[in-house]
Amino acid sequence: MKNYELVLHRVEGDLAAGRLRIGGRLPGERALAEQLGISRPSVREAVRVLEAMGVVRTATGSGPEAGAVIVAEPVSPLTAVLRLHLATNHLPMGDVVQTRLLLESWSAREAAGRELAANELKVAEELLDRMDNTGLSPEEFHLLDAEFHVALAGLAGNVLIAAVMTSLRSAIHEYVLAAVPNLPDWEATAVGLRAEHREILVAIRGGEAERAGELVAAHIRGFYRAAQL
Amino acid sequence: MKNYELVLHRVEGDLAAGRLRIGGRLPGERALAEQLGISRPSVREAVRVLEAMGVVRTATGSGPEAGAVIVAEPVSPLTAVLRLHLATNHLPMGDVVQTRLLLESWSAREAAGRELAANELKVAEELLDRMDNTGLSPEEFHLLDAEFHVALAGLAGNVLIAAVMTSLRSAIHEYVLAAVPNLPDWEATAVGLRAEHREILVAIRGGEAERAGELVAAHIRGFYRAAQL
DNA sequence: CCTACCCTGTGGTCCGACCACACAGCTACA
DNA sequence: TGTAGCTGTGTGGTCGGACCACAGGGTAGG
Repeated sequence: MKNYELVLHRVEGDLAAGRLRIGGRLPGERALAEQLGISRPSVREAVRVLEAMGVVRTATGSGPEAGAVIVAEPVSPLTAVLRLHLATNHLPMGDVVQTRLLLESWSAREAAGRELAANELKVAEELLDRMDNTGLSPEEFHLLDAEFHVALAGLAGNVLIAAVMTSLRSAIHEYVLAAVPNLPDWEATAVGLRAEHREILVAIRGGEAERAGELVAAHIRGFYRAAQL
Repeated sequence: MKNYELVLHRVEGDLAAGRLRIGGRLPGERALAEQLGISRPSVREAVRVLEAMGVVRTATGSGPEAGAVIVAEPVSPLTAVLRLHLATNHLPMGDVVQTRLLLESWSAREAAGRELAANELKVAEELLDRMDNTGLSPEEFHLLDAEFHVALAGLAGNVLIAAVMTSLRSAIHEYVLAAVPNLPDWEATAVGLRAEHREILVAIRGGEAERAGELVAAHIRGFYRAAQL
């Protein structure tokens, strides 16, 4: 076993046993090295991996914010993995879109079937209000659009699916933007998207699960067809 | 920007531009350090991250297998991320099970709707044959079970969903095993699971998409209920 | 022609050092 | 006495250099 893996196993064990908790801190790199009988560079490689996995956040200096703080941030690593594997061209964009379709339509159905607090829907509504601004550039619009879709996924109450959705949107963001010029008429498309978003929200609020799911699926499929992706 | 991030961006750019391909190799750590004007330890930290992300595989020695070879292995990083975040207890097991339910029932429906080559189903059938061996321990049985479910997910033809499924199964493997003692009668449960597997495969082969999806969902829900997870 | 050796290049590991940073506590001044 | 500023200390960030183990390929010897 490589030395840096010692650190990974140690940390995973400490997490599982409750010796390390969110907000807690890893021992310093020098201390960890001494405890495990390895060198600081090996410890550093492990901390890098943990950072890439979204388990710790490192910062220099002193005080409670400094050092390697335990966090729970599954979104950034998922995004990074997706981005890198999209770059290798061994992860077809079609599969990503299909996954979006599945996760988002499920989320909409699930959200429609839940009792939602008023403020849960409020976030999504405010995003839609901001998207009504006709002065938005395609990039600004798309960022809000992504936030809206991610918010919908969050309404289903499944943190894993919400995290995957967030990562998917981040990973394909630039691909989608690059396809905007393919649209015959961006402004007309935006008008259509706005209306579809409102319909989706109405269906969710009304508890129409099947309709909400179908609207979301049609919404996504329609955009990708129009953008020829 | 931290120095090791220079390497990550460099590699991602080279992948996207086609300068790096699967099977290709990264420049040596010393060469990379010199090209980017940074030190070897910084390069090593980046290579570690890439390795953790499943983008490269490193090996010592010389020859075509040595060095940092570009691979496309999204499963191991996804598994690692899930494992670590399950360990933090900020990723509820219920959400993982729900995700399994969604992805697997979708895969079954999708697989039933596709034209499957004979050898695609053969792998799954052979797994079922091996599971008929009544001398299997719960652990051996469960490993074959996981392989069978992953094979089903693969039949849908979506590499992303198949990868996520594989990771989910790996990440929850030990949790499921730990729950086996909760079962009132392991042997009886195994008999039931075997029969359900056969039914699922029949439905897929027969193109009964809806039935295949429902059977899978019932199969998973039934097990988790019996194991009180 | 074949075998055994050595050379070379790879990652794996370590040491020791210095830097930048941020907070905490002390000190000197008003 | 209060406060502003300085300094100490511990953190991660980076570096250069060194040595090791490993695996393949070239070469010298049989």
